[in-house]
Amino acid sequence: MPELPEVEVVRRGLERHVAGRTIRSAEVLHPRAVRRHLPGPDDFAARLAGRTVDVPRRRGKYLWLPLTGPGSASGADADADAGEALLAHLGMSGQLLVGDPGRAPQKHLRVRIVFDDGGHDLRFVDQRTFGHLMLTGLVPDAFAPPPEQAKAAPVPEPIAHIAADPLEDAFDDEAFYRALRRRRTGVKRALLDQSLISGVGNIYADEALWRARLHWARPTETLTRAEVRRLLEAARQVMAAALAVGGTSFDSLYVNVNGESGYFERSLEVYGRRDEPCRRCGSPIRRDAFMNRSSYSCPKCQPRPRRARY
DNA sequence: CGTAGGTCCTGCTTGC
DNA sequence: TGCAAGCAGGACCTAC
Repeated sequence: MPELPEVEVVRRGLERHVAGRTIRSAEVLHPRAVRRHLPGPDDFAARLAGRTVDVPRRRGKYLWLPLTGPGSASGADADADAGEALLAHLGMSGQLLVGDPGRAPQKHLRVRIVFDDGGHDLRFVDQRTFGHLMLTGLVPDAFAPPPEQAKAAPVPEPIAHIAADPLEDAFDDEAFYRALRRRRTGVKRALLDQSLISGVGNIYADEALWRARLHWARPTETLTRAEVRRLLEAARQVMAAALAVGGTSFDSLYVNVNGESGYFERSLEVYGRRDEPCRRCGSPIRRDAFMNRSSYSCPKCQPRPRRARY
């Protein structure tokens, strides 16, 4: 499942293979892939033609390709000043692949973008269709620190509510701590709330909680500064480590978004390790049902709080 | 308003 | 063996 590290690997691949190139045409093979582009698939394709791709950007699990060149926003559009972008979310199974335009279409090919240089094309392949692409305007970044807010890079309008991710300079540790103290929920639910902290999904949430020795149902309003500091440090460490390993396939022509944690899978401490020994204390890892999914934790290192929140 | 739960989607795994 | 239920889960939507 692509979370922050996997999406960053994709972003770097796109920077290498797609940035600076001009789109000749786009083709939508499955309308659901652009369902959030409200003007529809035809508008999506028409507006991409002739645009040039700028350096790809990312926030949390979203990535976008800023677009320059002709055919930009329609006249009086208020967003036109800050520009437009092709916004992508990979969902559960989405992949952005770069390769020979003549290769056979993938089984779950949803969108194909070809470039006017006749080189490698860009394909959005998505089995479970939780991912999507859309064209959107850019707006000022409300999460940028106030001093630099005016000159901070703009963000796609539909994700203006998505918080900064913990690997960004814009992420405010103290503000995150205060937000947690105001919340009345469990710490894992808060970690998965992209309006509080972005980029963390089910896998890295479990990994970060294990490293920080916190139980997933711990009420957020009882967390101490030291615990939140530990949690953020753990999240940053585990995602940086995953990114470092996922980066091994940069040189591959294909933009690697195999998801499934790639090479990092072998480094997971708790996720998917039900009944296997905790690497710290040897206790069998437990699996709890949580939000219609799974939570993995060590019963000894991460004792359940007396008051639990789900 | 904040929080919690349902929903979308396909393919692999599990159980009868 | 075959079929059906279970499972995977990010983010939006709705309900309380």
